[in-house]
Amino acid sequence: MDIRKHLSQVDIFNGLSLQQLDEVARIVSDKEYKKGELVFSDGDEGIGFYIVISGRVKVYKVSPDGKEQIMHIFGPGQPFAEVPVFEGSRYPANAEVIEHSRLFFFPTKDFVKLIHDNPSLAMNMLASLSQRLKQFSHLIESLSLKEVPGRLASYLLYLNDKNGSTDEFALDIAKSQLASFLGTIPETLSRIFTKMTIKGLVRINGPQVFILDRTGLENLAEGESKL
Amino acid sequence: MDIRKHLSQVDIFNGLSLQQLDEVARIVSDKEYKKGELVFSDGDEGIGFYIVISGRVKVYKVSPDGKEQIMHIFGPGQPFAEVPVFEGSRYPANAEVIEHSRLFFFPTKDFVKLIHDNPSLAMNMLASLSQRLKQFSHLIESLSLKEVPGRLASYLLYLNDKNGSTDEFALDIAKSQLASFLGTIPETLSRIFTKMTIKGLVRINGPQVFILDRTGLENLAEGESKL
DNA sequence: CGCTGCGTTGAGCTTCTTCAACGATCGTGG
DNA sequence: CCACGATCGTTGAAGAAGCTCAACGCAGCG
Repeated sequence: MDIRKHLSQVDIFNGLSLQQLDEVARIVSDKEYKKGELVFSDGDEGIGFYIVISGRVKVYKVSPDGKEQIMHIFGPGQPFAEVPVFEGSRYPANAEVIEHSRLFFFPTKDFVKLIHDNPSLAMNMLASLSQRLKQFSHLIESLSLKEVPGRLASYLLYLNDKNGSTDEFALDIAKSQLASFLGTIPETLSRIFTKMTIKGLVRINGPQVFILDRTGLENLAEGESKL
Repeated sequence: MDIRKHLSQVDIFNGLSLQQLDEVARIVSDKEYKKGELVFSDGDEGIGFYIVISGRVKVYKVSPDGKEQIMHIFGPGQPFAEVPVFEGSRYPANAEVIEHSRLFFFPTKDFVKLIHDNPSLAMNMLASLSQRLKQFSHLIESLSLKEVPGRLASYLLYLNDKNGSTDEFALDIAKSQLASFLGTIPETLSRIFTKMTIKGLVRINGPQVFILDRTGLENLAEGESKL
């Protein structure tokens, strides 16, 4: 059926037989969310995890005074909120859908059984968590060791590499969300974009970004120059 | 033998039979490190992971201009550097022994085999990685959403809870290391300790800490008050 | 047409870092 | 045993980076 087709395109189910995919498909709940809807909140009982089929989901923390730190933005094919599945506790952050999305939900109990008699599924899951850890360690490094211009430069270069060969691309999230992801606020981000433009590093037009001086951005990202 | 005895006290080997522990013991390299020795460096080929048997190891990143961010400090019973095992790449940080230590080393290839036919070992490993992810998400939250006094207050409360029932305990790492863990520098940390003392929240005597006003510290940690 | 959300800009201020100097402690070698 | 240097921690003064608060432009949409 349709569900199995989607599952077969998800990394963590790589290498599973059709029969095994069917077993997985049997435990899935197929869910739709509208833009802005909460999937779960920080502290909720963790009863399972999700995979994004279409759309996008942001996972974030909020400080007492309302500032928001985006930990991760997940797109199609990516699992999220696996932590409580294996660690048996509550969701450690909030998850909100930032565009109309379709998610598959996997209940903890059923999924743990599957993993138990499916070594390659277990290995895939270990690989997925490890990758997540690596991304987190980059984020930590970025937050504590780089200034905001450096973080932004890294992000722009990353987006550019991901988007193929040209030096032009569109931001994949709103600038205010980008600010939150970079651990800063929209005002600061805006000022840095302006400075980068003045220095001739980039040209900005709404969500469109043109990289004019890649080397300059790389120096910024490495902390070898300032704005 | 001796190795098996140590393994039996490590969380990720919980629930393994004596026979299975022997299989694990067979692939272990037993290693000793002197204080200050590097276990591996950022970017090294990841050929296996480690478990601390005795002593302590800090895992950290360094910025281009030399500032250091400690990601984690591992003590007896804790595995570290599992990421490259499952993600097949390089170590994403540096690891240095901060006191004379004994480590068990597990080569990737051998260990992956063990996991493959040992579902409960796989589950334990998944739980361990998940816990690590949760800790990282706390660190990220802390770095981006709290000011330094709040981070320090959290850390002191955490240490105090860990150390039993009294309001007196010793810092488990040097203050300069603590500064690095909190994402700041020794000067700033020192000033904050002074302010906390003036406000009557704590009393500091070298590495000894006396908590005088737990509620005050909690308010700081929650961002509900300032120094 | 006006509302609402997003982005930008300016002024002032807070927090933290930098740089420099100094005190204390500890281990080592004379 | 003392002296010395090294490491660690503390303190002060000055400066940089980023945040807060406030105002405003602009676009999309009911």
